[in-house]
Amino acid sequence: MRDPIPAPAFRESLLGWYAGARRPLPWRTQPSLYRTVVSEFMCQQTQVATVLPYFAEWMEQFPDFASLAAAEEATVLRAWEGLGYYSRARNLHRLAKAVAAMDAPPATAAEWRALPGIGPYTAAAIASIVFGEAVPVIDGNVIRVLARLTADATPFPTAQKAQRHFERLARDLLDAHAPGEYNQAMMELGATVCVKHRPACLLCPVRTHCLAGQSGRAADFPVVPRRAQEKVEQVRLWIEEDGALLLARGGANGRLQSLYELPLRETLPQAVVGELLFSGKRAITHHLYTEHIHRAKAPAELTENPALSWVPHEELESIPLSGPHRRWVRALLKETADGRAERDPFPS
DNA sequence: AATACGGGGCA
DNA sequence: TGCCCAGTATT
Repeated sequence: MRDPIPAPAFRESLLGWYAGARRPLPWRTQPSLYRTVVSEFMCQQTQVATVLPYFAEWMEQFPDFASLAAAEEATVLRAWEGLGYYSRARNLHRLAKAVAAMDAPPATAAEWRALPGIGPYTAAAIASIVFGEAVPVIDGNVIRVLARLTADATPFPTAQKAQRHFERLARDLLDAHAPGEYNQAMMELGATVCVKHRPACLLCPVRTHCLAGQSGRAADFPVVPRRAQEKVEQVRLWIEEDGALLLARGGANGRLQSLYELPLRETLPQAVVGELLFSGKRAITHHLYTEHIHRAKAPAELTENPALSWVPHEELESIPLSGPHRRWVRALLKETADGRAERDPFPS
């Protein structure tokens, strides 16, 4: 058994570094409960740099719980469009309605945990950052930092296993007097210094406590077995009629729920499929989709599929589409309006 | 306990 | 191209 990390010295080094190194993120420079909640939802599985423009636009459109609660779901999804993991947007919308209906928002991690879209990480983040509750957050950054501090080569096939593995250590190291600052400092360290590739160990404020860093092997931790990507080919249909485009809305349980996309060929078995207009790639978790968009003609009688609907051109910008389909629809719309120009509508 | 869920960024 | 990112809900 190795010597435990001396928690007081560790906290002092970490918090001293964080005070001078923290990025001036908008939810830090102008903090509030609502802004913290929105930032945590947006940052789930999404890099901060990607979140920033969405966060700014979101705050313009939905400045507080009440305005978000009052919005239509389609409007909410449209604002989230391009961020991915759209269940986050639907859950955040439901959460806003729940909070708006309360006398006062919850103030403990356990209460927040019961709200939609709030798991162990987000409950701990909100409770510690906003309400000063002494609960540690264990996200991807923290797992990486702790695995390197202890040079722990345990393989973690899932993040859940890693969270359980490090729960005790995370609690022991947490600064109970400044849990919000401490938690953000750990994540900031993982995001800016203790990064996955080529960590900056020479600049690390806790390098004297780090077993992996001192032996020059930080990049070897944590050990995460990888999963192969599966390739899938799909044909989607471009069907225009009377200035409207035929789109399909995501199913009740499937992915891209309540977002619109170009309909799959299987959705319209009777359609007459014509020329190939465009092929594009998109990744969804461990699937790599290649989608081939063909011009097509609708069958004389449309199937009674309630997920299908004709969307007039002028309404396309106000409905939620998936990110790739937004780009493809815009380009193809311009292309067909130009009478099918010769040039490539999708310059790389 | 495993699996599904998006899309962008980077080496 | 493959891997990662301030995770959660569902089966």
